[in-house]
Amino acid sequence: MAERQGNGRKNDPQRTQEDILAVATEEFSTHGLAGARVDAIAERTRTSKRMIYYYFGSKEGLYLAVLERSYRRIRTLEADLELANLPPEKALRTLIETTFDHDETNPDFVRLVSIENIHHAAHMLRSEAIRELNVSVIQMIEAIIARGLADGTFRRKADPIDVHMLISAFCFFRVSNRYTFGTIFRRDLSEKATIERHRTMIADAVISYLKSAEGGPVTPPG
Amino acid sequence: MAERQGNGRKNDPQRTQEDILAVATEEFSTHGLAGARVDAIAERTRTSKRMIYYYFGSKEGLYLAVLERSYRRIRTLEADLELANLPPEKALRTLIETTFDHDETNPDFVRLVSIENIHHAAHMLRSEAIRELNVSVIQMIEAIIARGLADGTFRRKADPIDVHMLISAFCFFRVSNRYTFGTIFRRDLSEKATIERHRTMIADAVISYLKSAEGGPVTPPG
Amino acid sequence: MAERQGNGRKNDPQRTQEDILAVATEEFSTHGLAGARVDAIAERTRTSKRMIYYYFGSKEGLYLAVLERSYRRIRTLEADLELANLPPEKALRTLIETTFDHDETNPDFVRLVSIENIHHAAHMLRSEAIRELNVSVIQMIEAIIARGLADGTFRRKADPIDVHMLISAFCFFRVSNRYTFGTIFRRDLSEKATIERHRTMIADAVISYLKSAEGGPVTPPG
Amino acid sequence: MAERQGNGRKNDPQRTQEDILAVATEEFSTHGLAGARVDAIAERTRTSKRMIYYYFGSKEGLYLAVLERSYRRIRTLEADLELANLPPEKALRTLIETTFDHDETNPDFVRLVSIENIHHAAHMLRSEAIRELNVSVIQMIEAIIARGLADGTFRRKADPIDVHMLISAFCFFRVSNRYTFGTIFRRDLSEKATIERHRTMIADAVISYLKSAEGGPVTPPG
DNA sequence: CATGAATGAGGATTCATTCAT
DNA sequence: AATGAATGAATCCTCATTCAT
Repeated sequence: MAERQGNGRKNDPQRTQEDILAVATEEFSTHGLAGARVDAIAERTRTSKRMIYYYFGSKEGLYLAVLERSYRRIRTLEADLELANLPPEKALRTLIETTFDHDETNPDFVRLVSIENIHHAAHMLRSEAIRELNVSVIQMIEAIIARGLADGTFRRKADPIDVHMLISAFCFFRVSNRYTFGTIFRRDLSEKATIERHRTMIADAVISYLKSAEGGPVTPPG
Repeated sequence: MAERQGNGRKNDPQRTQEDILAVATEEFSTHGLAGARVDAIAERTRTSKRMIYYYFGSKEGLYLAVLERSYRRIRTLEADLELANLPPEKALRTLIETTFDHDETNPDFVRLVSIENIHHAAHMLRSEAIRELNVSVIQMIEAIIARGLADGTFRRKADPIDVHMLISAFCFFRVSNRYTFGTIFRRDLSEKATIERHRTMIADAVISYLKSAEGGPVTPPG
Repeated sequence: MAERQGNGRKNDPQRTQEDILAVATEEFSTHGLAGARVDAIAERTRTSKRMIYYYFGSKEGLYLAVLERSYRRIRTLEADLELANLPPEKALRTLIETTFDHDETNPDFVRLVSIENIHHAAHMLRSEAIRELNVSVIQMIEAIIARGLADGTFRRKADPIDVHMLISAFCFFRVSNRYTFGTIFRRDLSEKATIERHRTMIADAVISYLKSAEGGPVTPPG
Repeated sequence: MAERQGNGRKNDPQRTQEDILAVATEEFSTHGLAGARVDAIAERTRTSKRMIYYYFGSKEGLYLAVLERSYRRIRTLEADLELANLPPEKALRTLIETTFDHDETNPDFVRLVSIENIHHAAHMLRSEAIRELNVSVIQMIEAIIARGLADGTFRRKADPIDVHMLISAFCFFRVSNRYTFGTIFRRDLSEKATIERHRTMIADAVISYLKSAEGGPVTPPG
């Protein structure tokens, strides 16, 4: 009698909402905001179309809820990383691989972000929840760079947001542009070997960039 | 009666089509495939909605035409580069900067590619024109890497498609994810100084990656 | 357990119903029968939407209750008048001013009656309560006219219902058509001076009508 | 081949619109703005529901068009009156009877105005067309009063807008409140004799009002 | 007496597309 | 080569009402 949540009961608002959100996430990420059909979402839900409006007010409201839920999930992921005890290069490699793996395993999130960009991030701007995302990655990168410079692992005083962009761009692009890139270059980006090679590559690239000296060719230390 | 093209006539099929395509490019890139409105396109055109169907058959037909036109434009750009006479590092830097500048100046193209990816590149696959894009960039990169390895500038035997992806990802992401990235990190990616810094950064990163040794931490020579 | 009415208890059925009726009166009179929203009423109520159905059965049931409550209120008003002891002209003027003031101070009632007319008085017909309204005004007017004819104050043998209509029409119209009339003639009917002038005017008009001779032009004195 | 309008041709936009407006007028006046059903209007039209949106944009747009059309019609009616050559009392009687007859024969218009008042004349305010209605009646009444005062027919210096209201109120109320008034007083206002009696009554009342002296009882002749 | 969750049926509106000229 | 009028088929959304507790 004590526990009540998560069981098979009919009136479980939380579960109903979560059900709708899960289905909606897929529909939006597959068809875009305008292309998604509320009817299609409703059909694949345990509940009816009416409930979507009951809980989310409108198609846009649902889309926003989907977006917020997606962002909330990564935040959790990042926060769980324990990098402070690793040597700088290893720490950075771990962080990069985490980002890489996240995008690789969450194509829905990647697609939603692409869609949101097509809409000039209009919904994200309206969402306090998302705007308040405290981006801990930046602090992690900053700390790693500082430690790396201090112990001589790195030589370049790079801006942490720029470095994050370098990392993100590659990890994100692999997933977001999978189809066009794959088509043009006739390459299947979901092959295991390719994934592994790219995973190493982006880490190598970022690390070599930080190790190399600024404003010139990498001069080997004498 | 003889000459007919490019004059100021009212009924100039080519001009009419080009007019429609220009407007449609903007509409599609702003609202996505499903979000774009045929009516909206027609309204901003010199001609009527009926003409869109006359020339392009359907909304999808128009979208495909827009996509092909956008791809046709880059092809031209790449083909014009003269890199063979430059030393490898300089050649690579030039190529990267060209890619960077292209994406920076063609946000519509970037957006269209994002949209096409949301649709699993379905239209691109159907378009002979786009599939026949012979991707000369890959050959260029391949040649540069070969020359760089030969003359000792580079040490890493990287796959040219992978390198192209590293370059593309960053250049593309900067534009495609401008809005969400800018919102989350409160950074205006269209600031001149930022553009300049990023332009140098991606070139430095790629070059340092190729200069560094494979399969492990960059061990300084000597 | 003994006393229950009128106290501050939470669960006071009478107070709950009265609360709902007050809110509903405003909602119906502002938006009409079809335009009124049960949700909107519920929201502004101390109780929930479910209670509306508990007490009034349906939206129409609530509307009818609102209508009956409004009619019940005027009946009281009219019944309180003591006109028998006043001279005919004065009595009539008092009666007219009472009607005038009633409509002026009860725009909600006026609007409800307008709404009811749009629906062909269908609900009123179904309401015993309203049909049983014994319209004492008619008897009052009848008596006044009789006394006026007897003592020579009036010369016209007018039908009391017609006279009531002449009075009602003006008093009602001022309030019911306040918005369109005000808009077309750019006149604010709620200005104090205008109210006062109209209040006198309708009394003067009715009285001069009863004083003038029937069936012909009023022959000027002297 | 010359004539084209008003025939039975399919593509006759004017006729299509007029058809929609006629049907919509009835639907709106019968059910109110919120109660009217676009589907119901479409069904009774020669064309489809789609055409309603094609020409009028929305239900509100259609309602506004209906309202404007109704107002445009009276304006025409009023303008056609030729009162200048009649003696003041006769002129006034003619004007009053015209107003009376108009409301009596145009219950749809009366109902629309009632509906518009329920909505606080919000649509009318937004309509330039209606706001620009130049209300010639006022000038007519003003002229009649002036002539009547000059030739001694009238003695009261009444405000023409007030007089117009006195007239309008009665004529309008008879129609607008036909159902509630009829129900309460068990009187059928559409009976020929009643109509005739009321038609005379309002004229008599207004005329006797203007004939009587201001600020006091009407002094009996002799 | 009271309530939050749920809903079927219907209602307004939009959209890509075609017809007649 | 061009066009204004017309449209069927969705599509989003709302509303009064009821259920389970």
